[in-house]
Parts: sequence; C-alpha cells; structure tokens
Amino acid sequence: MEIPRVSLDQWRILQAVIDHGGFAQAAEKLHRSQSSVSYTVAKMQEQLGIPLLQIEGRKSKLTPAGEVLLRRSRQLVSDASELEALARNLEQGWEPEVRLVVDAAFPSNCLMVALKQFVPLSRGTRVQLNEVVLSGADEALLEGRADLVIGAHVPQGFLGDQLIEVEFICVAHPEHELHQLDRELALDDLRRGLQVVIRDSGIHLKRDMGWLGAAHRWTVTSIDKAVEALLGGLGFGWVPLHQVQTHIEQGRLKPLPMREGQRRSAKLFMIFGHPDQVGPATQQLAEILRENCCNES
Amino acid sequence: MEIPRVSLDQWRILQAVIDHGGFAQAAEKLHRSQSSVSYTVAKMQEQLGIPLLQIEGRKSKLTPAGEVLLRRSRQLVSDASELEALARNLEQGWEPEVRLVVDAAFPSNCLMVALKQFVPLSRGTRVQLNEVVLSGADEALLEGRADLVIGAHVPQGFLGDQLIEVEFICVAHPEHELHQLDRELALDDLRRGLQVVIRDSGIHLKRDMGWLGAAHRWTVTSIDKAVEALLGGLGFGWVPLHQVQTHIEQGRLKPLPMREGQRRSAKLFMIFGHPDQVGPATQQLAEILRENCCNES
DNA sequence: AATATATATCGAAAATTTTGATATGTTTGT
DNA sequence: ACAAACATATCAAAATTTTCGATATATATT
Repeated sequence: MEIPRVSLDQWRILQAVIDHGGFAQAAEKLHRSQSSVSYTVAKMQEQLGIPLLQIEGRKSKLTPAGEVLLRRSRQLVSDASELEALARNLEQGWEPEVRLVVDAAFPSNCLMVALKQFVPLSRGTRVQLNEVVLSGADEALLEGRADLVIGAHVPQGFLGDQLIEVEFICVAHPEHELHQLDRELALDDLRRGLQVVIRDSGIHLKRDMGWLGAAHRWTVTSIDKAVEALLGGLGFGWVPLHQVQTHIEQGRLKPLPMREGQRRSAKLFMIFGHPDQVGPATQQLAEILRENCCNES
Repeated sequence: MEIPRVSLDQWRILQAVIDHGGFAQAAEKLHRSQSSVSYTVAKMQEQLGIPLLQIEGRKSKLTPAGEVLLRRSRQLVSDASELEALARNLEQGWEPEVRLVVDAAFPSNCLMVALKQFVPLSRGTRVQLNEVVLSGADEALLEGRADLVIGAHVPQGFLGDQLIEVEFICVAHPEHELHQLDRELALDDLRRGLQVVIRDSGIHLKRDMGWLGAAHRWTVTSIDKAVEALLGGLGFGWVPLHQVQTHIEQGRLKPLPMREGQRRSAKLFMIFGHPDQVGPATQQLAEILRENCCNES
C-alpha cells in the first residue's frame, strides 16, 4: 500500500475553493490568506502530478480529473470526520457497533425510516442488520449475537416491550382454485391445497409460520419469496398484511374468504440483548424505532 | 460536517506503532525519531480526547477504543491512497469508472474472479456492474450506457470478440410430469406444459429466451429466479448449464430426455462501448475477462 | 486604456514537527 | 536487591512547512 502524500487538509482546501467560488472566498472562509490557498493547491497538483484546476478566463475551473477526485475526496474527508465522531462516541461509552436483528415480518419501510434517522445522530456507530424469521431472533438473543432484537417472542430471562402488532392475512392469487369455490372456506378446504410456508431461519429450534398440515407445502426462506410465490399463483399462505396491501388493492392477490382465521396477528417485541447494560447507541436506536412505530399505527 | 483534526499521517503513525510493536520500532520504520512518534501519539489522544494506548508493563497496548479506531483508520488511510492512485490513473488517461454490462447467462464465478483480479490493478477505478438479460445488453450499448459489454448479440456498428459459449439445457424437477412419461420427448410434448421463460430486461426491444409457444408460461426476470422456479417443480425451461450443474448432479433437477434441442448454445461476445477510443482501464478489464474465460474452458 | 477581478509568486514571519539528549518507569536476570 | 535492558515521556533547539502581506501577472468589463 502506497502511503498518502496529500493530506486531508489539502483536500479540504480544494473543496472550499470549489464550494465558495474562488481562492479568495475560500481563504476568507478558512481564515487563511489567499496566497496560502494558492500555495496549497499548487502543491497538491505537484504531488499528484495532475492538474486539478485550470484557469478559464480569470476564474479557475475544475479539470475533468479534478472533478472526479474532488467528488471522491469529499467522501474521504467525511469518513475521517466520522472516524473522529466515533472517537467522541467511544469516549462517552458509545458502542462502535449495534447488532440489530429483525424479524422479517417487521415492516421494512418502518425500519428504513428509523435507520435513516439514526445515522446522522450516530456518526461512526454502525448498525449491523440481520433479518431473520421466527426462532432466528431467539437464537440471536440466546447466543449473544444481538444487541437489539425485534422479534415475535421474548425468551426466558429477557425483557421485551411490545412494539407493534403485525397482521397476517391469508391470501392467494385471484384465479387460484380456492377462489373459484366461491363460498366461505373452512380450514379443511385448505388442507387440500398447496400452502406457501415461510421457513424458520433458526438453526436449532424449528417452528414454521402458520403451518397448517396441508397436503402440499412450498417452503421459502423469506417473506419476499413467499409473496413472489403467491403472486405466481402457486398456492395460498399467511403473509403480513403490510407486505401485500398494494397487491391486494391492485387485484394481484385476494384474501381468502375464510370462515375463521383469515387474519392472525403477531405481536412484535423489542428486546435488548444485554438487559442489564444497554449501551447508549443501542438505547438511542431503540428509542427511534419505538417512535417510528407509534407514528405508524 | 465537523472538520477532521487528526491527520492521515497521525493515523498512519498509530498504525505503525501497533504493526511494528512499539514506538522505537515504528520510528525506525518511519525514518523518524522515537520522540517524534511519542509526540504524535500524545497529540492525537489529546485531539481525540480519548486514550488510544495505555502502558501495560513496559509496552503500550491498544485500549478497546483504540482498537476500534485503529481498525477503521486503516480503511481511511487506504481510501486516501486509493484516491491518489486514481489521480495517477487519471494522469495516464485512465477512466475513473468502467461501466460493465453483463448478460445474466455469463458464469458469475468467472466474473467474480475477474473482478477480484482487476481490483488491485486498478486501485481507484471503479467498476459499475449491471446484469441484464438479452436485449438489455444491446440497449446499454446503443444508448452509450456501457463501456464494456458481455452479451449474446453484437449490434450493428459494434465490434465483438467471441468470449465463451454458454450451453443452455432444458431441465425440470425430477418428479415433473414430463419426466413421468418415461420416453423421448418431442417439442410437441412440451407445448402442453408450463414453461419458465426468462424475461428480456430491455425496455424497447423484447425478445424472450427460448420461448416455445407453450400453453402456459411463467416469466421471470433473472436466471436465479428461473432456477428457483424450476427447483420448485413449477415447470420446465432452458437455463445455462453452469448454473444448474450441481442441482443436476444432486438430483434436484433432471435434464429432459428430448429427441432434439435438449441443449442449445449461445455465444457470448465481448463488445466495447466506444470501439474507437477504449480507455486503458476498460482495456485491462477486458483482457482479464478474456484470460479468465480461456482458463475456464 | 482604465479598472475591477482573480490567481501566482516572493521573502519574511509564524507555526509545527522533528530531533538528540536525557528523564522516568518496568521487567529480567543474577 | 541491584544492575542491565527495554520502553515511553519530556525538553529545548533545530529543521521544516505553512502562512502572511505585498506585489506581480493575467483576463474580463466598461
């Protein structure tokens, strides 16, 4: 690995020149003299052996190479800042990383919004996200592989706050044979069909989602795949309502007219991996997740 | 955005202290005095407001925070080097980015090996990879959205080298009804079944892969999905042999015993997006891809 | 041509880093 | 317990780098 010759400060000065429209303006903002800025830029170009700016008229403009390098240098400087932000976090006892394990039934947009909110508050603390199904969450907890879990079950010895209730609905493609019967369905009707079942992602325990004892089953490993299979007219199955809402509205899937059990609901809990000592980053992330879920419902 | 106070040099010196086992050794390697190293480390800790090293016996060891920060700082320094390597590349007329478009039929391991080889030679030049099906490749070429294409067809006005020949084989799940017939199959036998067809990813042109005119078809958007569908026993279809080889060996899929056309082959070509002016990075990547394909066959 | 704007260059001043010498503290071997 | 070996800390002086103010050069505007 070649050692870097151009310093962060040098890149920062180049950025300032572009951002503030000239050497003089950049110098102003940086509380330096104009000649200092000029010196720095000249030196950078010498070190890199490539011109970054070229005089055009009386202003200097970025060369094509300069444009590329500037863009990437912004990332570099921002990474450096993040590193130092992490140092400040660590000083206050922040964790460098939060391991978040989430049951696939949890609405992914909820999760995305929460993570987007968390990032700017946590510069430097990373989130390692792991999507699991059913007992996969329990295992992560029991094996200490998670700091924060959103799961359907609170194992012994852990404390869980209820977060949201996810409704599962039993659907099939509108042209599926079960829809052709054109009457209320009993559970017995279902046993003859092909059920799409979401496979538990746990390794030790094995509990599959709403397994009915139907004659045929097709097991998939994620909710996305399950929905895909249902859209393909492959069978019927219970999936989270929020995941198929639009499909239902647009007629690509249709809830089965069941006498009972068309809907089931699962409570999702928020569980801390180390109930006794929750780090501040984990705490913060948990709070944001909670807020987002309240707004949602 | 907070401005970085700790310089790349400072991080590098911390790294050297750890890598060479002490201030004196680091100083040696860095051609600096031991006191200089000591000064730098002390200053860093002051700037960050957090201890990175602590004396343990007579050696200094990383604190837990130091460990985290060191690990990430290595990435930072390496990014900085990469940025400068990019500058050197640009100076020699290297492109900052190569847009590579690859037909999904191209063996992905081949691609991965080639990219892994390319990365160290191209530090700083990024590869933007786009997987397409059939005419998606043509479109990328015609619209100038690609520098290098691996596709099944060479559009007018472009030059293509043949790269490899990909064999497609017609398979179905071993328990599929077509396998139960237990005799050689004619094309007419197939028309009654459900064919899994890979959908063209092009937007304007539309050519689907080996569409037979079968009674039922299920169209998927990637080869992976097609294989998945076939594994689920959903129908039959032509897919690249290399993608299903292990499935066949392990009995999860079985080639259909066809009188004719069990195998089809498609030639894949390597095509430059701008035949007249091929950048050196593109050139290099193309060479590596070619080499890898030769070794493969 | 005169003026305003923008970057380049120069020598001197200021700030920072490096150095060599030496101090302080820890472990190892006798 | 003591010396030798090892490791980091500190100090003032030296070396290097950066910054500054002034001024030069170049281009566009009027």
